[in-house]
Amino acid sequence: MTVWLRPEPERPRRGVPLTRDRIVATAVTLLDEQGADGLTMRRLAERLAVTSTALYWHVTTKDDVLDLALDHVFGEVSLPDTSNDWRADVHALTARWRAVMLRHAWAPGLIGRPMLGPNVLARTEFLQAALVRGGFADRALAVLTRVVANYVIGAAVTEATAHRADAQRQVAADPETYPTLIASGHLDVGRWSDDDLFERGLAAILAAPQPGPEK
Amino acid sequence: MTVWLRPEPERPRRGVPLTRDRIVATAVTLLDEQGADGLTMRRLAERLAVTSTALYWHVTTKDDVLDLALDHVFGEVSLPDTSNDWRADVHALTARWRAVMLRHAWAPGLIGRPMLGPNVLARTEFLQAALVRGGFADRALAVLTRVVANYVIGAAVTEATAHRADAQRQVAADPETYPTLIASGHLDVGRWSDDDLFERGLAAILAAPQPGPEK
DNA sequence: TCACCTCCTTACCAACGTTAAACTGGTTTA
DNA sequence: TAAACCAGTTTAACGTTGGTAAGGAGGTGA
Repeated sequence: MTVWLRPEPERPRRGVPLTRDRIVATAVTLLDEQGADGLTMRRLAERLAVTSTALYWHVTTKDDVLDLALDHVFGEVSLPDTSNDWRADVHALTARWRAVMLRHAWAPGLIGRPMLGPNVLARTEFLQAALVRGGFADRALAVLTRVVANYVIGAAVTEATAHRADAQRQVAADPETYPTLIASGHLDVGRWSDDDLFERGLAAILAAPQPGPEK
Repeated sequence: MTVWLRPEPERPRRGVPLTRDRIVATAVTLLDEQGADGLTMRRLAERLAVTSTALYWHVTTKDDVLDLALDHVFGEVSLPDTSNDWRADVHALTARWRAVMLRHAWAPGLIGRPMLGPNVLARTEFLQAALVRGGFADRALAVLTRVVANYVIGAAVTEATAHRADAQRQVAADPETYPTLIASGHLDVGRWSDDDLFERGLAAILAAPQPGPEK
């Protein structure tokens, strides 16, 4: 059973209450400061002025903490007001989503673990609702939901790893194997703006299919 | 400096040679069998009939092993013969890419770490070359390369985590919060085929923009 | 024969996630 | 008012992990 289905224990009685919320919030700041490897149960406990074993009353495993932390930051993705322009809504949501993942650089690395937290689900709900407003239904809806979600996730992962000087050096060391990559400047740092590429890519995705209400 | 730029030590002289290749290959089978948590330096060494510390002669860190293993499986993605139909080429490549990631279920979870191995780069080169054949250049090329790559990566991650009974239970437990997700069956297991959704999504992506040679 | 280099082992360490059991103090019951 | 109880925390410890340091073992070149 996932964390999400297990009830949190009741409030405590004395001192500063150690709650699942405080644990998760502290975990997030620790992750922000030190990255994924920097989060250990002991360090987390230390920050909370508590023994590491105390954490296990509120959480059954370190993986729980990671799952909760990941979903927690997705809560930072504020849901846009829904407008008449479904494309604008999708754009606003995905742009914020991506921004959050880039702000918490450890998050893309944690994707790949089951993302079923309520915050993630709520954002997926919003996305799909916007597409429904755009006239998509049934299989076309399923397809586009996946395309958009995959694009955002992929973008976060890609951008977090792509711009490493190593990659460029490696490609440059062997120009005959990678003629296109070199010519296109695909790995160059300043050549294209990540923001710009993301925007245009999303626009292309949303422009393409238009089964629309006329379907 | 990444693994990729560090030279591998020379061949050994007696017994079955312990090489970086053997280490990586064994690591992959171990990962296939036991998942990401199942790979430890000791278990890996045991399989190779060697002390765990011996591994550190050929590899400087466990992360090295993971990076090498990840790139190794991407080597399984055979590069299609290039045809006259650039779309078919992109399709063939991405389909194989996705298939490999699904075959090695641990791989999507490892994405998020720097993917700069030669195998990954070679496949990216192929992808972008196909797009160039399709008439894309400059920024349009950069955009579409990202869109396609992000889509594949996102698909692998999504599909590896999406179909969990937990998610469905959670959504079903709270139908008023997720009306669209429920109506669309987005989390239902058998509702849509992953293969089918992937194909259609890719087709939509490749159909949409056509700056083509006429640009 | 001797020094040298490559590759592997023995011995060890600090840190980690996690468990078991004991304790602490407020709340409920008799 | 005392006894029983229980939520929440600590102390202690375990087994495992990634990694280092030092020391062979054996082949190669002088």
